[in-house]
Amino acid sequence: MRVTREKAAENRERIVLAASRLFRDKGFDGVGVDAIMDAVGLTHGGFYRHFGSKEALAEEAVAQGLAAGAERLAGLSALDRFVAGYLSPAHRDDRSGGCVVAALGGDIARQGPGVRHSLTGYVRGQLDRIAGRITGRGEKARREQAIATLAGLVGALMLARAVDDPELSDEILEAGRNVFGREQVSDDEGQRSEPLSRLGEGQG
Amino acid sequence: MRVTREKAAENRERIVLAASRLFRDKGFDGVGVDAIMDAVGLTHGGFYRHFGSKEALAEEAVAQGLAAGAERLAGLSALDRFVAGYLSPAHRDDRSGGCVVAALGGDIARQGPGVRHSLTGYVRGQLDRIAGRITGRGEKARREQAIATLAGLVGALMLARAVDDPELSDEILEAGRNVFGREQVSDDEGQRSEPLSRLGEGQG
DNA sequence: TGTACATCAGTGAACGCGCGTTCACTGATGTAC
DNA sequence: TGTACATCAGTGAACGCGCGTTCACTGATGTAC
Repeated sequence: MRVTREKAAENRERIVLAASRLFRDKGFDGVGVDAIMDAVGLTHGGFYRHFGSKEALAEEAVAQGLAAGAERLAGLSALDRFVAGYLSPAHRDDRSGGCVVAALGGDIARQGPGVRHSLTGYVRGQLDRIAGRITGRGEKARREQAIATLAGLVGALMLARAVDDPELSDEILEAGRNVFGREQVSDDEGQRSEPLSRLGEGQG
Repeated sequence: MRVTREKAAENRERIVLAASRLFRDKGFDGVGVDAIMDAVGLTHGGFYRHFGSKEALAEEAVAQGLAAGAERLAGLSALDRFVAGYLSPAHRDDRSGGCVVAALGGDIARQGPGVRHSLTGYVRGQLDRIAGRITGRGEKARREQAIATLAGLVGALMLARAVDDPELSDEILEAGRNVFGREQVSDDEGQRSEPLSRLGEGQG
């Protein structure tokens, strides 16, 4: 049953893609090696010709998903368009094909060093890309706003997916789009922060 | 080996608390019934005198953790103090005792209806509490800002935990504190939003 | 170009372990009188 | 209050299933001549 080198390479790639989608949908522990191989149309025994372990596959699958997410932002020059897509009902309803961070969330922090390192690179890249699309005053303010935007996007998508009330879910997405989608031009951020930069003096 | 009714009730409570912490630390699938009972000093066989299944315990454990989180915000009248605590290195480093949403994140959306319903109630409550501590112009603007703040807090904590570079992690927390901690007095939010309320017209 | 042999991607059965759950049993607690 | 019995929280062994991994095997591909 040996197959062509090219066919084998293609199979390997298809395994990574299927795993990437299945992990996002059901979580790392929610998908077995056999389910992944099934999805590709192979039997589970052959899995170990391609990967040393399920964890090794998880590393590649996460890296693949993160790269796809980075490309999605890199391909758009306007930040608000990215935000609108990220916080769309379509993205919320497509966990398999969507943002890896929002889908696997807290589990990533529990994964091995490889996965966490991929994620760190992804975060750095997205922050740069977002900051580059913000027309804020100072560099520091743009950077802060980029971090807040990335965090807000991930958090809003996660909440919109976790909540069991469709109306509340839609409301979360819309609020996220409104607040984070317009930050790209919030060039008063730097000014606004000055009189309030010392925390701990809030109302009441 | 029968124990007092009170002792049994206390044991039950301790099981929920231990499970709540362990689940947050290692995820739902990362902790077995035996590990939970071990943590309480009992043997795993007795578990089913208290709970119908591991999933039933998960529901209670999540509800318990969410209630604790809600109380933490309810006890503070100043939002920036809550934000400073939420996005503190101490909270980042204490997954077991910290925010359930940030710890279990995407997994919650994959849990049963009970867990998701608890979470929905929690989100509603936190949004009300946050909105009540924002002195923005209109009610709609306060509500939007509350949603963005809750999402930003959860997302920032998750990212700070997932990233493998301590400096970047600290930077994420600090940026989150700066941006979300001062939103309580951003009463220009409503004004700022008007000229930019139509999305899709961003720069380049 | 053709032939003989080695390689190795994929198959499917099997292994071993962990984990959720069950169960017979224990003995202290709770209750009926 | 005291006694006899029922209850039931907790114990520890066992079950059964799923899942990650291994392995002998197959047969088409790749290679050496």
